[in-house]
Amino acid sequence: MTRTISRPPATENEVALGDLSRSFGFLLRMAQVQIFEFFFEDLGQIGLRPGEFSVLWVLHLNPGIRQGLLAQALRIKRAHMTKMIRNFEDRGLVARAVPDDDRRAVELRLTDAGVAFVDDHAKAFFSHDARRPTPLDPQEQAQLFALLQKYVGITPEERR
Amino acid sequence: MTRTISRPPATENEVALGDLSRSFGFLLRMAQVQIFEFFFEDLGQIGLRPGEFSVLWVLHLNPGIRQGLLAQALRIKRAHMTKMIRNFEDRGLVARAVPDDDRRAVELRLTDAGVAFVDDHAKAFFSHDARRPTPLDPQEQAQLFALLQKYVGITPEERR
DNA sequence: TATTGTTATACTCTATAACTATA
DNA sequence: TATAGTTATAGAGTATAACAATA
Repeated sequence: MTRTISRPPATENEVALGDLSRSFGFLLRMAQVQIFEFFFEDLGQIGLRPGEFSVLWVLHLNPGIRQGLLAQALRIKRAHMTKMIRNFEDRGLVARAVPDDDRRAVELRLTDAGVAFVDDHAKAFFSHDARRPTPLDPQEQAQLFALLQKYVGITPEERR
Repeated sequence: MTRTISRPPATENEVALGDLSRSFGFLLRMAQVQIFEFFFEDLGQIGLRPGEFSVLWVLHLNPGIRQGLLAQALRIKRAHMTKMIRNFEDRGLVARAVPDDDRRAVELRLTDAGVAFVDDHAKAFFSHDARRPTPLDPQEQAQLFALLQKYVGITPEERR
């Protein structure tokens, strides 16, 4: 018979997680918390937020994209996207246009200021991964990325 | 000179993501959204939420653990943990005790009802991973888990 | 009737700082 | 002085449903 734990653990590493340490959702959450922590440590001062920059970046690569498709591609709810885009509009980073062929839709593109914003921050944003301390060696890191890409159904694109 | 995209994409897969498809944070978020979607589809009806169950599970394995250590181990902010624990207390799942040797601290343990709750839901929770549809084969899945465990600094424990 | 985007509302999770009671 | 937990408040992100305009 296995003895049950009789004394509470005194340090973080002594906390028993059991099967939780094999739960995909739990592992993803732990990794994400860790990453966010370092992201804000690294880039917090320049007022860059990951979700926000992702949207601007995708607008940069896909000028004229419809709002709904943008939301779908980044898995952001449409109602939330509306708010984000209005915020960008208020800051003069994004312009909206209603196309003639479908007057329900909204086509989005960066303004000149929006392009400048993305140009200014892209390097810091994308080089952040390399600055992040990690216990994985480069090969493991590449493998982790490849598996995640396959899992979420993203084909890695050529660098641009 | 590379031509810029002249026409907006019409389907999700035509949306260019560029370097974003190589961003660790972005990949983690996409994976997590996907997982949550299926989690609630699979287990939403029984009123189980992943964060909530994780806390109860860890209390099950570590009876008498201090609230702060619990929060630290699961990377939940202390202020938020206070609310979660009060909610559990209100539902009769968790009991709090102030130890004599440090009267600032709070030791937590499941009540009988809490133990019953965990027993009732553990199987559904932990078998969820296996039900989730995934494009990865078992070996890739195992590798992904191992890399994530290493990344977040969790040593997988013996099954219990 | 179905679709695109908007509005309104609410809930979860997080962040921060000030507070208390103990140490 | 420092620590454990609490309270209060704000913000981000998400979920839902009802809605208007258009297809």
